[in-house]
Amino acid sequence: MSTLNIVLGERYFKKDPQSSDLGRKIVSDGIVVLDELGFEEFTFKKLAEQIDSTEASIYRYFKNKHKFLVYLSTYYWSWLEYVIEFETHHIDDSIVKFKRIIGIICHAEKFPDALDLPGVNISKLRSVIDKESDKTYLNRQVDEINSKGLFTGYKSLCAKIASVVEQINPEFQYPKALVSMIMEASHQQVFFAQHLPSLTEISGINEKSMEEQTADFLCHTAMSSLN
Amino acid sequence: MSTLNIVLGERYFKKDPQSSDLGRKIVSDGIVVLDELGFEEFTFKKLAEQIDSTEASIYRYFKNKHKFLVYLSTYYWSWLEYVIEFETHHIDDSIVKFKRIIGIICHAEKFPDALDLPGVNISKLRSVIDKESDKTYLNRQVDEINSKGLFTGYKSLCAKIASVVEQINPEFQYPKALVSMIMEASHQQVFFAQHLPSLTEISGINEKSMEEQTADFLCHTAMSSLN
DNA sequence: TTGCGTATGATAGTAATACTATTAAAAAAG
DNA sequence: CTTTTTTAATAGTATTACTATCATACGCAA
Repeated sequence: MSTLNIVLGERYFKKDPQSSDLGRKIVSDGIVVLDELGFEEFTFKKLAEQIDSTEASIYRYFKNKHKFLVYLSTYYWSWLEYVIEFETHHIDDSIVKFKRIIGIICHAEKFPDALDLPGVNISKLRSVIDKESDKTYLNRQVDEINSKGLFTGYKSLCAKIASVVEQINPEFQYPKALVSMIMEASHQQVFFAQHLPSLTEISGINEKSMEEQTADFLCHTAMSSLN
Repeated sequence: MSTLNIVLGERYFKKDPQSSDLGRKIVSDGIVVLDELGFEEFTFKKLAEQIDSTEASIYRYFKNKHKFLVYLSTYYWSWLEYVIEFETHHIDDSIVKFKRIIGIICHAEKFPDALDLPGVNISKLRSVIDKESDKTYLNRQVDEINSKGLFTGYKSLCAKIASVVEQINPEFQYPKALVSMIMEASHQQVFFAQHLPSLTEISGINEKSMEEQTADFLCHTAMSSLN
């Protein structure tokens, strides 16, 4: 496994967390604490205690915890885009490519050549994304945040996948809607399986993993709507 | 239009807001304030100021603002289930029925016989649901809240629709997953159209309304995956 | 009409959150 | 060895999310 260094633009932070030990610790331990406490209970003070630093030090890197979540989400989407590129660039058949992409979306961290991120627990980051990433945009400030370009990571990933959908069926009217629905469903269905199991057939007590089941379901839905 | 009185169980409140003028005002004005401020900015203090009452008085009805959101969401899902029942009980053909249900999910308040709710602005309640309802379960307490039966409104609605899907195609493997995905997409796509338009083809500047476009998209996706 | 329970309002208080600001010490860079 | 940068330590503020107490107003029954 190679190690990948993902660099995000200045708009995502006050000071680049990749530029210092403390910064990298904020990110790596931040993922763990966020996963344990959930976004609402998570505070910079609690994270500071965890890493034996101070609230003020963390505030030097991120304006607030919401921006921290946006940073982590964008980090994840950028990594995912990279993995997809890496795993599918050689595939010519759009249908094969699209199916592979869905597999990656549902379970990127288990892909053979998935690139490692230094110091970051990808499973926990994925778990944070499943539970919290919708909160990046589900708020009053969405338009302001969007106008600053903080959602480009997610939007560019969706656009790339949508272009594959268009190759499969150029007549299809809703490639973007289909892709954003699938992206959302890929973490929602796993969340439902874990917490509201009556809302989905996907289940932990199945021979296939939840991620495989989700990929099956989404592949079926997407492919049939493209025929 | 008839007026419908929706009664929710005791577990949804400390004191039934339907049992007093103040309680009904908390609900009706609460929807408006929640719609304006968003869930994070919304506080009982601000609502109290709006209705010329006090924080303490509102706390007598609801334990906290999250429970208030759960109450409003369940209120909406119960109303929606009622509208669906009212508008589709006479339809025998499962396919026709399912298509109609999708139409209602996307735009219940504009259905000819939609039942009115006393003092409640349904459009604003719908707007709150689009933006905030996911926050009822996207939190650390989801399992505890679920174990108290506070999500039965949503779950029973999804189960009813899933049973129609099963009638259309008893072989289909994912009726519940399909329904929960569609339910989520029905508010997500409208939100995207309004705030992150590059994620969807659904748009306000189209001859058809956003709700109609969403219904078209979801109908197409759902029906093709059932064939 | 008196009294009694219920509903609301008024007021106060607390612990935690989400920050900002200042200063000092330590580490790294020139 | 000095300067700059980085971090830690400390303090402080406004707001949030509550809980608690007490007074008052009401509708109603004896």
